[in-house]
Amino acid sequence: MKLATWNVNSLKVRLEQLTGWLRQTAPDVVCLQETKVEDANFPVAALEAAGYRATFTGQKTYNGVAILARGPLADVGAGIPGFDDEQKRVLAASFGDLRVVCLYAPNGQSVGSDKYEYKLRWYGALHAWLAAELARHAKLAVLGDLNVAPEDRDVHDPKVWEGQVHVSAPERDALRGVLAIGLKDAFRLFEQPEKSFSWWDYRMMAFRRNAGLRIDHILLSEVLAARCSACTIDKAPRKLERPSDHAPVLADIS
DNA sequence: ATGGCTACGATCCGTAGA
Repeated sequence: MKLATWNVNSLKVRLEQLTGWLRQTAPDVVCLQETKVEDANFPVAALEAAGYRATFTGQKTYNGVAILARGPLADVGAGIPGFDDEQKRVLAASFGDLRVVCLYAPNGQSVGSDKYEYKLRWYGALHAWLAAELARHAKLAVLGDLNVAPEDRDVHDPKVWEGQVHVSAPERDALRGVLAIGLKDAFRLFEQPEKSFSWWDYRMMAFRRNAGLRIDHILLSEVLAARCSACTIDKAPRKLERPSDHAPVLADIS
């Protein structure tokens, strides 16, 4: 089984790229972020024609997450229970006995800003909730744009980024805390090329210079990690005309 | 080099992303 996560940066703009990629890659479960589409306008029919059921929670202009699967999705829940938030960033659903959590973590803007404080509060609430989810579901997969580069090797130029948002110590601690409940960074279960990233700025020809960050992640419970045979970043969609600034991340589970 | 793109909803620029 193939799991994937992709921040599409507008599902409306990227719909054809997405359906083409689904045809080529044939993932079983896909988590999408930054759909930027209200639920009433979600492209249910186009995705159904591509062979996918969808559950989604979105809003105009900002945020929005969705889970696609090659079969029915059950026990859908939007948001972090008990964490009041207008921003559509969190969606959970079950695909068979697999529990899937799709996340679009706050950006944080700059260290010390209100948005940074919100990011850390969001991570605190996420941590507590995921611990409960993991207690209920041994087969838990958490996928999404987590907006944190866990280590310096996940940053193209650690000196330039030192202390900045996405790499600051409190953010890395927050992500480590989430992993500490019993989740593995699937990408680091395997030998990987140096300078592997999942996001590149649109500006400054960042993709061509491979000036990126690894901020999109697949986190697997112990049971799933033991059955994970590969985790890769698919850079192909980032090379297309009018791409998302993020590349999809994929994991194979036996 | 502190900007540089891109998407969006609002106008002909501001907000946000990371």
